[in-house]
Amino acid sequence: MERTLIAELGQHIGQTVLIQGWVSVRRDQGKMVFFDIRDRSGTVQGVALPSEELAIAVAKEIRAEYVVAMEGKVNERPPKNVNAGVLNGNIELQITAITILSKADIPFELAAETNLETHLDHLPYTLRTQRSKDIFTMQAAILDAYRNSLRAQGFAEFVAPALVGGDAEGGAAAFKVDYFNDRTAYLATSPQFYKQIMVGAFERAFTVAKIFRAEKSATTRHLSEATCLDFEMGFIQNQYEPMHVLANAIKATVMAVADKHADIFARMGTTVPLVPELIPVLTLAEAQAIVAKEYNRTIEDTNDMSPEDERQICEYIKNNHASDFVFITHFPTKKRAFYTYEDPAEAPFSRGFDLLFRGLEINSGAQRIHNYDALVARMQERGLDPAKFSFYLEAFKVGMPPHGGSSTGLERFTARMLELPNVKEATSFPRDMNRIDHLLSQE
RNA sequence: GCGGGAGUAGCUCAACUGGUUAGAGCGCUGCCCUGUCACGGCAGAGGUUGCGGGUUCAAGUCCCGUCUCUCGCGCCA
Repeated sequence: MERTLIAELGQHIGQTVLIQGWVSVRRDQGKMVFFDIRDRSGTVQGVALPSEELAIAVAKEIRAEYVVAMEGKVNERPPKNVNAGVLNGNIELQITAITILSKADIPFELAAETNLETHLDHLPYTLRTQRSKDIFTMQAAILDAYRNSLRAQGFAEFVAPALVGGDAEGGAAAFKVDYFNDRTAYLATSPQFYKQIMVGAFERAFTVAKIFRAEKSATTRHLSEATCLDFEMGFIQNQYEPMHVLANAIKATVMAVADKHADIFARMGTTVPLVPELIPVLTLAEAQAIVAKEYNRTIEDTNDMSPEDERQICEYIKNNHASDFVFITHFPTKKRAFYTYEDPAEAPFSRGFDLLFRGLEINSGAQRIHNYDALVARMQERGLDPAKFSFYLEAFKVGMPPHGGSSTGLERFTARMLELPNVKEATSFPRDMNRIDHLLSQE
């Protein structure tokens, strides 16, 4: 018999069907046994009646999370047993035969409350929770919407390398890799150079890339391996053009997930983010002045936003401008990456920007230096050896338009979208200083 | 890396100032139950209190060391 998806059982009332799935719950009544069986499409109640002796015998052996195939007849429930408002609440499967496809030995109930550590230690199991499935369904929807928006805005997707020949940015700590012939390679900390190079080919390019950071950070927002949504575009006047492209992508993403996944926002107990037609833009100085005044405090570092500054400016913007997003511009050039453009008329401020979402920086971008000589001069100012960047610099030698772009942290975006307290929960298999699953089991 | 909090049953937690045999809920095992849907009832098993050392008549509780988790800061996306 061909398998029927559980969500489609309502179309088979009175018929004999085969379903396959996991047993969520067994309710043993003695002479008769009830089950909740779930597959990818939904859940249904099955009942093994005393008259079905073979089915009852197998039913007694079954425990939670057993993988089963069940044959039976789809019955309408008597009115008093209808479970209103629930998928398949009006029907049940009267089981005639059960095959156990796989037994299960579970560490705890799937519905159990777990600490983050327990959850992460048992991911092969805990990824089955509705909460986890909701989080990663949301993440996939974000990826999809972001890609669609950039394509619609004329960007070409490319695949960036994860193995790179140098600790590119200098700042972020990179993982070293033993390469051929006793040479050292690194895991990419950013696709930055490659997307800039791609501007020379496609003018507008984007990538979804894995990045690796060896920073010894233990926070709710850091990972050793993360995913970034990067784009870069040529022929811009200033940083406001990539900010506009980003804002379009953000708006399209929020609209898409609000449309497709209202149920997830409801189950997670959060709300669809507020995105106004124009996302507010503040300079660093303006943002810090607001925070200092509204929260009656002194700003310690006027060169960058502290986590507290970020949380407070977001709260202020939400309350006063009905936006969960805010752009921050005009950071001092010295605090930004070496390739960040500075207009002499605007010194000492750069054309970099950050996008904050619900209290957290989820994106960073800028107009970049496109002039070869200027880029080499900036490297020398920063103590970088241009000879080591010859591959990257060739893109500028052979003619590069004024350009800029930005990079969004996918896990951070997902975490703030659903207001998850820790970004690790928004990562299907997170790596941090002490967690990299197979190494963990070897100890 | 620095600072705060924490580590007790499979899971989530309790155990006041050190003081009988370290408890609860859920789960698990067995028995009972023909309409349950987080089923219910009865009985039961399950612990080197992260690890190592110390103080004390007595340590889950106090001290030292160590490992891990977690939150904040630094740094960053």
